[in-house]
Amino acid sequence: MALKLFNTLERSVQPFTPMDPWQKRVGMYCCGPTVYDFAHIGNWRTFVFADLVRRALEFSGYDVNHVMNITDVEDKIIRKVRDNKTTLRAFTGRFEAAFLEDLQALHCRLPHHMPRATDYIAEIIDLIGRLIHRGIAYQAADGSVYFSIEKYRGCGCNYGQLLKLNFDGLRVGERVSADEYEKESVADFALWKARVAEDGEVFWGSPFGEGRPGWHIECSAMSMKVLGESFDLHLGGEDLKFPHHEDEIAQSEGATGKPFVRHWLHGAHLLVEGKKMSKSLGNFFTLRDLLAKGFTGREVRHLLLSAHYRETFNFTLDGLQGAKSALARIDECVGKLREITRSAAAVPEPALLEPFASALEDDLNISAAWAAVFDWVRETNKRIAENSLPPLAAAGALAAWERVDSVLGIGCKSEAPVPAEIAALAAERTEAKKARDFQRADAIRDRLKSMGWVIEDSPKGLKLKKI
RNA sequence: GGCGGGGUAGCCAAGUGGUAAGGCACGGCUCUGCAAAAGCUGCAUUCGUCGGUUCGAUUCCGACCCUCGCCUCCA
Repeated sequence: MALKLFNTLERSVQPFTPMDPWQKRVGMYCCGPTVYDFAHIGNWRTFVFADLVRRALEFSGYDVNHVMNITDVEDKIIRKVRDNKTTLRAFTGRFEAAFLEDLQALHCRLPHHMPRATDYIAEIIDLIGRLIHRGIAYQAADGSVYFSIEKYRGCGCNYGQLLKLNFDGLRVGERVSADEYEKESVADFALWKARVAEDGEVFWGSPFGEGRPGWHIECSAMSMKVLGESFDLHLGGEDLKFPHHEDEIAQSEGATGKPFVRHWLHGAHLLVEGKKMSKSLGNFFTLRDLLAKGFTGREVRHLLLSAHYRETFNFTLDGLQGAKSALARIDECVGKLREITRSAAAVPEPALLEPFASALEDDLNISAAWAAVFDWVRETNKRIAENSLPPLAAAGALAAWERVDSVLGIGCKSEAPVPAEIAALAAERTEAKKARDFQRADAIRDRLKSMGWVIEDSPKGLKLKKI
């Protein structure tokens, strides 16, 4: 069975086939963060989704070239740079570093390329020049350069590929201040914004005068520079369909005359505690907020990966607690397998691998994939309890798990080393138990618990676990 | 107003024209001196409401109710 993915262009699930004649290399671009603040849990859903797509492609045997841009010049950034009396690079560098830290905390594989908009100004200018040359872009009286939807359509190009739009119904003036722009038509969008005093030091020289790129052009310029004028996959949050992605298509196809992207994927948003995330509701979380509550990146990752990417997902703290418990079950099972065998060098057990792979190939049916994992955990636990799992079978089970985890990216629980003080207390309890002084043994157990360590007795001896 | 998602157990969440995966929580049991965030096990006559098609509908069709998102800041 081959990988099938929803394609926003077709509005249906389609077999995924790369452009590469060898059917091996895949070019994939995901709209990355705008670095004006710490990324929130909603942003992370999209980036973890992108990581899942990339890992699923790799699982299917593709050689993925994964590109994620960093938007480091944009209205909000410029305003904050001005307010904080700092420089663009100093300001964005801080949030870019935080983003990378968080990305790794969530076990996301680092994209192969992470181009910054400000490092591609030349490519952006060149692309705008091509659009002007083809008569699709024009410079307005204010010096800004705009993309003309009308001219673009006049070339036989299709604007509105990702969703149905009714331009007559657009309510002009409600969300676009009409006096802000000197565009010929409301739907036109800025490619190059002419320098204004408020921009401070944030501007670049260009054939169209000093200024800075518009919001959409950077993604066209960077994706085509790194992946070519046509490439396989483009991802982003569902809100980016319009205008951002629609405009990317227009800019790119308008300039090259070639199809831009074959396959578009959009991740749905999430709610937090059933409501749209907002600072005033107190349900606005960054990853850092959740780590500060004692959760780990892998727990957050598990929760973000618990629902299908095209469904709105309700992120809750209770759910996160549940993710913690669910993960502990997997850890326990995998840990026991490792006690039986140190080796995963065996034929992966099909009982886990096959249902997992079919679920994944079916437009990333992650819920069914997790079901395959938990079914396997239960069966494996039974066999371990019955002592009917020889080392070779355990190695096959581990091999299957490692293959599956190459997609889920849950990894192993990091085993905290047991501090000497804790080990000493545990030994003291064992002595007390031997002496049948259960009162003292239980007191030590309670004390350990209050110190964050739980004792797990088993026929084979005692285990210490960090809570 | 235009366009598009959803409503499945206490919570989260898959799925199918043929009788409801999985996780969390909860109950029972096993292990245990007692326990455990350890293991097993139980847990929806029912899928928003009302009609229709069908031998059969949660699944298809229609109407309605509720809810969420996008419509030039947005993951």
